[in-house]
Amino acid sequence: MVHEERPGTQPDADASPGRGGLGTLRVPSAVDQVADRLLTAIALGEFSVGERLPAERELAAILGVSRPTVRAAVARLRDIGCLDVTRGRAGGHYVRSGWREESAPAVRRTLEPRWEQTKALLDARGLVESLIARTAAERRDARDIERMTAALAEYTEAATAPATGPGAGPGAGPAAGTRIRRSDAALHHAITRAAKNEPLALYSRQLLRDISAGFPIEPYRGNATERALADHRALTDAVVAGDGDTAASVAARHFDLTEQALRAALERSLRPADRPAPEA
Amino acid sequence: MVHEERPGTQPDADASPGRGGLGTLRVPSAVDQVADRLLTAIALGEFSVGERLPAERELAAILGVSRPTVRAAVARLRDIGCLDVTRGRAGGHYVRSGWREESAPAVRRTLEPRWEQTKALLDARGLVESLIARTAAERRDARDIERMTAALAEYTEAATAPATGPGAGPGAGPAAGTRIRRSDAALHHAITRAAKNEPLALYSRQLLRDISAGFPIEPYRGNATERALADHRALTDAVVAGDGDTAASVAARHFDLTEQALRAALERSLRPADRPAPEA
DNA sequence: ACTTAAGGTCTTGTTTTCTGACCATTCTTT
DNA sequence: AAAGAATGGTCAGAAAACAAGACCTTAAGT
Repeated sequence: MVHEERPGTQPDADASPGRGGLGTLRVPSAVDQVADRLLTAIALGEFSVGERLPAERELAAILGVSRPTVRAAVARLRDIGCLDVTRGRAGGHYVRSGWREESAPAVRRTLEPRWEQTKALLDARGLVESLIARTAAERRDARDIERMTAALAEYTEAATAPATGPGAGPGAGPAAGTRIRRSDAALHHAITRAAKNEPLALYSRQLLRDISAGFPIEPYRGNATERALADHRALTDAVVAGDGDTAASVAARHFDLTEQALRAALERSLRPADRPAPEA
Repeated sequence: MVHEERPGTQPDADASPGRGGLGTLRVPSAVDQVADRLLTAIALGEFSVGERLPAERELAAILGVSRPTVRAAVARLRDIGCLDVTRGRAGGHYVRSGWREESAPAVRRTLEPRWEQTKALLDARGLVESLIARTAAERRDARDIERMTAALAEYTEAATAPATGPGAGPGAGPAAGTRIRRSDAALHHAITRAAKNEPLALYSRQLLRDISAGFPIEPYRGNATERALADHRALTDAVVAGDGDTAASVAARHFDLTEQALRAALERSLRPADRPAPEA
């Protein structure tokens, strides 16, 4: 989340279990929600690295809020460090390329108190994605199979294709990783869709957003790509075959891989601080 | 939900799938949320029929909002017809005895546009509770087994005990049903706790809240009680035994029962309207 | 040089919420 | 019967968030 602590709303001492759901109420402001949605879109790969967000006025129109609200939300993301802002005609808010290192202090400040919660969120994501895969395997129909097969083909092509251009360094605009992320998101979306349950799909997105709220996820880099490709193929096969158990276990394995990568990255990023090293 | 349509927020044309979640934004007010939470707490049996809600000032303190906000929310519930209000020293807001019939139109107005979503939410709840049961079976430890066994014993006693008083009809004050609901909630809480994942537990509560936000759930009445008791016993046994598959399937069956009861109740409550009868 | 499209800044008014006080009612206690 | 206490009912002022719109600055295109 990108929520700011506002005076008037106590910090999250939510859900005292004794009174079954009655606890301090969180009232998200419009700015909170816009920031969350933008971050979600970025986390989902809707706007890839180097890509430009819609103009502020356009965003305001799309979201149905005023421009100051959009500006406040965008400023929050900029402060976190995941947006580069330029002015002028071709200006705008660009998703920052490698904002992990530069913004390490901000990231640490954001995530350090939430480390325990982040671990829990990663665990929840694995469980939920596993459930989605299982359900998709049990409910997929012919159209779903078509979509998943197509998405897998596209993903395979994107993952096995050589680097797009010569200089694929950071800041080189929409690079090869963009296509992989997009097709990866598309494949997972197809699977989620096959599960035929909108609230669950929403929760999946929410989890991804909450997890990636503090740091960028780029799980498929380096030699992890082959593993991811194999996972995706096995996952799709199981779902297409209607084998729920296999789909669930493959999904669990797959997202465990992601989880480990993220946890390693996060611990690496936290290490230089004053903390000795979080318990693993 | 009890949201009022406010000028300035367009009706739910939410989530245009094309832009990955970017669409008109809905900004719920504090009053909306308080009303939802109160109605949910009532629907969940947190406050049983005839019971008094906390005083307005107390509610404001608990929820972390101001009293006018609480008052507005409470007034909304009173208008719907599920609260009786009396003044004076022993006064307060009491959960109305048979508020289902009198307030059917209001409830219908509130819920009708959400019928599709409610169906999806019920489905999601079944899936998630099944996942929780499976995970609990895989992760439970000695303490969890203790807790679940104790909760099951208490539930069994509550469910098999004869009716509390002579006239157990509606309006007879906190009746036998209260104890059953409470111990039922305690058992499910013990199982959820055994799954050892806080975000998932939170989501489970959230689903229950969203589902029951508009109508009272009294699933365990009549001959459904025996079925529920058997389910609970089987569920606890499977979790204790560490049998994830069985736990998941029993949970799915169990919540399917609940789902059917709720859908039947809701359809019954919607039938008198102009709709021919929602497709089942 | 002019136009254009983008972010940056400011003002004004409206709505919602918070704060705190005070009044009215009814049960309990003296 | 009278005083006290706990509750809902009401109101007024302050603060915050937000919407709407105008205007400026920057920088790329023409």
